[in-house]
Amino acid sequence: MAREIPDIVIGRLPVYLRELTRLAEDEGKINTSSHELGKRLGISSAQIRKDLSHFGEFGKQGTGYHIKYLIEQLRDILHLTQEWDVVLVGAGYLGHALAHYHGFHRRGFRISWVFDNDPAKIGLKMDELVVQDVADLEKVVSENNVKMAIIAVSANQAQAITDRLVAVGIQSILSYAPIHLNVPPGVEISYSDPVVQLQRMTYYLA
Amino acid sequence: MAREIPDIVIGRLPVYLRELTRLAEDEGKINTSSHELGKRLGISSAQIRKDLSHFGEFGKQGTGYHIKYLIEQLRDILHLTQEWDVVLVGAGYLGHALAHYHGFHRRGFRISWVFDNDPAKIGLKMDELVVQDVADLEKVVSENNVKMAIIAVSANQAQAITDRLVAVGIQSILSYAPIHLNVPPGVEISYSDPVVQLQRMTYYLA
DNA sequence: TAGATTGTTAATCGATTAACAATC
DNA sequence: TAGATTGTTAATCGATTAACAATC
Repeated sequence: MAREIPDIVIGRLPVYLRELTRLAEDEGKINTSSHELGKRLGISSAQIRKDLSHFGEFGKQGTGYHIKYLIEQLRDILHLTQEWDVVLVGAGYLGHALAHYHGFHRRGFRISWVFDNDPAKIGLKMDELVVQDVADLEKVVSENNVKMAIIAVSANQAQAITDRLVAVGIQSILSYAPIHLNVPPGVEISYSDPVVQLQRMTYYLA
Repeated sequence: MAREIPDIVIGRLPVYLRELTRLAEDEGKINTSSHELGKRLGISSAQIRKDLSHFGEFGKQGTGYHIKYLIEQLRDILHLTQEWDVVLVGAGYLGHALAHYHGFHRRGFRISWVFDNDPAKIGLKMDELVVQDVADLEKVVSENNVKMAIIAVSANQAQAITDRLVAVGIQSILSYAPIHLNVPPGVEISYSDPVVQLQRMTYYLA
């Protein structure tokens, strides 16, 4: 089992999980099928079954999948049975928005610290959290064995922050800085740059 | 030319453009090569040359690419020679962050209107803009022939807003709502859900 | 010139889909 | 039982890479 699962498959699992949760919690459904799920997500049913088959057999012929069970299995596969502490670097407008976002907890994450290098921001309260001096970043990450970080600093500072995070053991980074970041092998990185996303779409505009 | 360019190729062009801009503006370089660009982005040089070859010949043997020229060509291909008006729906913390983000203008976009349905938010100023009543959404989009939108509302409201946007001619949507949106063919959609991105990475965490 | 690098072809690699036996 | 749907195989489709002639 699980010899070498393609990254593209892993990337779809959270989307399946999200839609299944919606089916269960918002619509009160008990069972679903690869066909129904695929139709809702614009993905072929064959692909969904193939993706899941990398990890085991979760359905029943004739009746499909028990949603709650499949959700449990996906949470297991994605290591979401624990809550992950996340360190947030950058307390600007975006950091502010992330710190106040209440959608993390329900889905397995908790922003537990916020850092900034601006003396005017250090000490400010952000929805339960207090902005800390980025000088203490290494100390907090090592002492708490933090593995995940979100970067919401300017492009100029992003690589330096990344290097510091990686040096003290961060293994997963979600970066909102509009720049490609260099990380050593074994460190996962995910980007979110609204402009890159918009620019992809303007190609299709007349 | 340009018979049917794969979407995955289009998606890389903004990243090339971003890095080329960095090379030119921040590092003052004049020329580059597919090898150098690829090394900086973690992409093979062959892939970069192949991607570009879909659109023409932009380099010279022996010397590579003139950066400013290639930037111009990419801007042309991606339809970034004009500035695109974008309508932002949702004036919560995230909408606030987007409205204040100054990185749009330089790269081809301008958030020109912000809407919300909360009477407490309507009328608030957000960096040049005033939050408008979402009841006027259709009027503004049609009268100004807007083609692009950013959705920063809750999951509950996102599909309804999408339907309204599409009905009045929006063709590209960047959505921050944690939900899959259904749109008719011809409408491009791009998602940003931090939790989906984090969940993909926890798979790789011990 | 010699070295470097392009654009392109063909080969390889990987992902998606169609189809169906198994079975609930 | 009859209908539905799984998990899986094989075929198809598409994307990436290696290699190199052309040429700056």
